[in-house]
Amino acid sequence: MSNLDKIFDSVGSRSLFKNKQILQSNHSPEDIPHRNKQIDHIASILAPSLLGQKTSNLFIYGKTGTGKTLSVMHVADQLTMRVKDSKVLRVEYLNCKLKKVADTEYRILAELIKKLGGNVPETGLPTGQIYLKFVEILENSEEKLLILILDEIDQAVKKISDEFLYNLTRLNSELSKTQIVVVGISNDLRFLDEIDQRVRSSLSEEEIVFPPYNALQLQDILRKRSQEAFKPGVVSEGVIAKCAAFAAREHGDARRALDLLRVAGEIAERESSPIIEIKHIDSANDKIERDKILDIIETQPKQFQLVLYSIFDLIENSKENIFTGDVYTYYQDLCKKTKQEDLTQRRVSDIIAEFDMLGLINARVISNGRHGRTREIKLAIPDTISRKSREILIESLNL
DNA sequence: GTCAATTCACATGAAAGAGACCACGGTCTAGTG
DNA sequence: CTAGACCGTGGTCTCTTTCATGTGAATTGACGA
Repeated sequence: MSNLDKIFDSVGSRSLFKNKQILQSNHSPEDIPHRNKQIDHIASILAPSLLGQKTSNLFIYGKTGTGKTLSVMHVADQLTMRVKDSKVLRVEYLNCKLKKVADTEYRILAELIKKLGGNVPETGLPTGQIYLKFVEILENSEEKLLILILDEIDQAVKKISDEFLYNLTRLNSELSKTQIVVVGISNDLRFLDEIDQRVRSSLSEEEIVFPPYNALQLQDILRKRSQEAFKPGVVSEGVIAKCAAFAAREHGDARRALDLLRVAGEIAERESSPIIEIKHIDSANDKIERDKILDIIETQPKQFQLVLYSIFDLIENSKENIFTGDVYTYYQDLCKKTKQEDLTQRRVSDIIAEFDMLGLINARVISNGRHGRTREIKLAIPDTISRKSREILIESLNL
């Protein structure tokens, strides 16, 4: 028997998982623990829609992994089940963060039209036309009410401007037969502060905040899911507690906790361990963190990689803090050496700011008085990972 | 020593251009009856 | 005559450049004690 055969054969028999799907983040469980209050609240706000009445617009906040989307979708599913074929209302969900699908005004509308059964080109038409088309479709649809769930709406507004939301909420006055209810979901708690007053008052007629899960609640969730996902006896109480503790530290992110458990399971499985041990959680945590960072780095555009490499190299070679100017000159040299076009400092400045946003570096704006203002740049990732990252960059840039 | 003005080295904003992608409508071409 | 190929125009979108303005404190230099 070949080596590969052994590997393949052992998969089924020794698997620790009963159903790995359960731990996937897109899995939606039957019941959602510790969110009854919020779910009831959402349901009570949206309930009049069953009669075809326009309800208040709803705005939902909460950090990632606090069950926002899950809860809203749960209510939405129940609503659609309730009305079934009676064409009273229709619920559409749209994640505004999905690249290339819904991250601009045009694309969001186009996507909605597509979901409502219309047909528009992906590009090429004036945005105004799309609005008209959207209105037209709504007017012709049989449903009286459209509940529009816009997930990660903060991302969209950041890119597009709040004009879009204003238009959307104002659309109701142009519509005679169908009304729109907007349910916005945002990860950013300060989101509403940043948008226009007019939009704000119309959009957030009702607000619900999803608090982070605490460690005990996380444990509860993990316990429930792991019972279904793993074979009996694989996961011990200590492991669950540890997972929950990790995730609680990360602002109570349940998704993170579940990922942790899943990856720990995979690692344990690969080591042919019959149970998940505490140490597997630790390595899972490392692995998740590491994969995330390396993935970000690998998928950056070339110019970004050049800038990033400059930063890594500078930090490696000088123990002192480095600044925007240093990075830019180093970067220019690098471009010259590799015969590539170099970008302006203005652009590089933005790129550095983006790396800060991504959490690869810490860039703090400081003023050195007479010696000007600049960004002080530090690495935000562990040494081991940055070394690995450099290798990746060297390879992908042919240095 | 004190205090306001100056000055640096960028940060941050706004606008606009380049180039890729695409739809639409009109015109041309070749194949058909 | 007509279907399909082939433009030109006009639109979006992303990445960039260009031009302009902003900014916080070390430094400077005038001033007064």
